[in-house]
Amino acid sequence: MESQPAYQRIAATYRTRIASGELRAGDQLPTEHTIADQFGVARQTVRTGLSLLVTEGLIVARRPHGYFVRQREYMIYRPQEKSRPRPVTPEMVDRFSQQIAAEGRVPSQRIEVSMVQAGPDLAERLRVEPGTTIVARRRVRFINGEPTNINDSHFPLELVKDSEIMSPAYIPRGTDQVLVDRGYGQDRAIDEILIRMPTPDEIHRLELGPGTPVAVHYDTGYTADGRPVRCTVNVLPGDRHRIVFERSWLS
Amino acid sequence: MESQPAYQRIAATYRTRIASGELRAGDQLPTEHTIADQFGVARQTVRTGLSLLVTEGLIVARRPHGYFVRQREYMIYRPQEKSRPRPVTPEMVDRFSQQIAAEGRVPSQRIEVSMVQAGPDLAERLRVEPGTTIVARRRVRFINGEPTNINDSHFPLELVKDSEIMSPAYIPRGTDQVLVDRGYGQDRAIDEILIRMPTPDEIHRLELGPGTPVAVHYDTGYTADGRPVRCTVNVLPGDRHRIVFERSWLS
DNA sequence: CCTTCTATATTGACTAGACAATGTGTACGA
DNA sequence: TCGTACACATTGTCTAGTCAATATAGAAGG
Repeated sequence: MESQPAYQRIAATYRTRIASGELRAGDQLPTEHTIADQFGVARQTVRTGLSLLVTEGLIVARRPHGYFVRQREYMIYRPQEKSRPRPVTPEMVDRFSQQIAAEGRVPSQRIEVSMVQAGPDLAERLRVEPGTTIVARRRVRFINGEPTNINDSHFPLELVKDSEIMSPAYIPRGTDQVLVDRGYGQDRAIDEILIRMPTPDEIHRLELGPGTPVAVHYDTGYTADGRPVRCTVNVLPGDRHRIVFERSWLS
Repeated sequence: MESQPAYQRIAATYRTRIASGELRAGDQLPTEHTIADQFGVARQTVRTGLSLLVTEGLIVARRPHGYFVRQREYMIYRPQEKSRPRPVTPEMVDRFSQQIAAEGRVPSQRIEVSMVQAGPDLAERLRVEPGTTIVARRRVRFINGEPTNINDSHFPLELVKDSEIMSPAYIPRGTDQVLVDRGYGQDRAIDEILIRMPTPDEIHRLELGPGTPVAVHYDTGYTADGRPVRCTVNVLPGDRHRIVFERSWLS
């Protein structure tokens, strides 16, 4: 009989109750003090156990009310949809806004344009020297006022200098169309997805709770002759997204 | 001046030292006791701070040696490659083995076949009633003896009854070819990726360290007339994989 | 030389407290 | 009536210890 540490038994108890549906999203757990009495341990031991569930993303602590079972609402993220042409309706312009509006939720976004020095990850993908100045068009997108994902597009400076991309305003026809107009239309993209825990900066921008992993989606667009002209970094909180794409048996 | 809790200052200190490269993969941190003395706090406070970095996946504790900066080695995961036909070379049969062998590492796998009752996630994807008996062909794949990912394929029972799929042996021509032979060739697939923290079962099967998120990749294959015939669940530890796929501007 | 035991340093688990921070509701005062 | 102040319950931070578990190095013994 393998005996588990007390804090793991406590975590397992409530993990099971949540998985079984006995405790549902929004329900409150007993207080630390109550659990400590029930299990006959110190309050600190209960905290250690519950902190496991917090980092697993199962519960949240709301001081001074108690612990509550977390609820998750997934938004569907389709990297492939981007490849399709935009509809011309002016108020239905952005893929992100489109999808959200279709679900009856209220989208918004905050745009910020800056010149930054390419870090090693962007430099490699845009095929420039690390440290080269590039243009970053950084967006945080919101649903119903809550930050939902980060969408930072990066361009080589000489491609977008003096274009609308440099202004932090919404571009109705889309940044890709701006590149087409300047002779840098994209016809291929490579997607990369990394999974990791967020950086403190990302936690701040996305108002992430503890125990929320993120997917980082690098989307690099190439012209027909193979030149990278755009590298978009999407940061998707794991508790708010489901990534979906489709495949056909071609070759 | 916002004053931070001591444990957060400690975490931030070492997070910075790791990010800046001052501490590199494999390096040892000072002991809890040493850090406690340096910061003038109790050992428990240091533990709280370092536990943050552990759940962020930055460091690992190796008792009784100390804390070490973690190293990560990414394996590239390409969901799209599956759509291509297999090469006929008999010793180069499995897509997973192929890729690993090409990198000069040693692949192996453990196969286990069982009949299970479909949970809600699989039932929905295979379009059967929850609780229906289906066939699960569960694999854990290893590189150099270390578990690397989980690859559980599920099939409706009537499609694979009395076929080789029911035996826990390696199938040289591939399970998809077995389905083709029985008249259920696939020509389309839908991929879904979820990001979350692993379940205790997954932690055990994959020998995951704390603070490692996983990507769960549902890959559902359909016949030409739209019937789902296979649902594969890949569990990819975030610290060992990079998901890559490619897109062309078609429509 | 090889094996076996033991000491040691380190993290892991846990206790029994203290005081701080923070929303909520209630009682009180203008 | 309307706000203000305060009490309260709860989680957050922290202390100063105890004892357990464990891998390694070195000592002891054959």
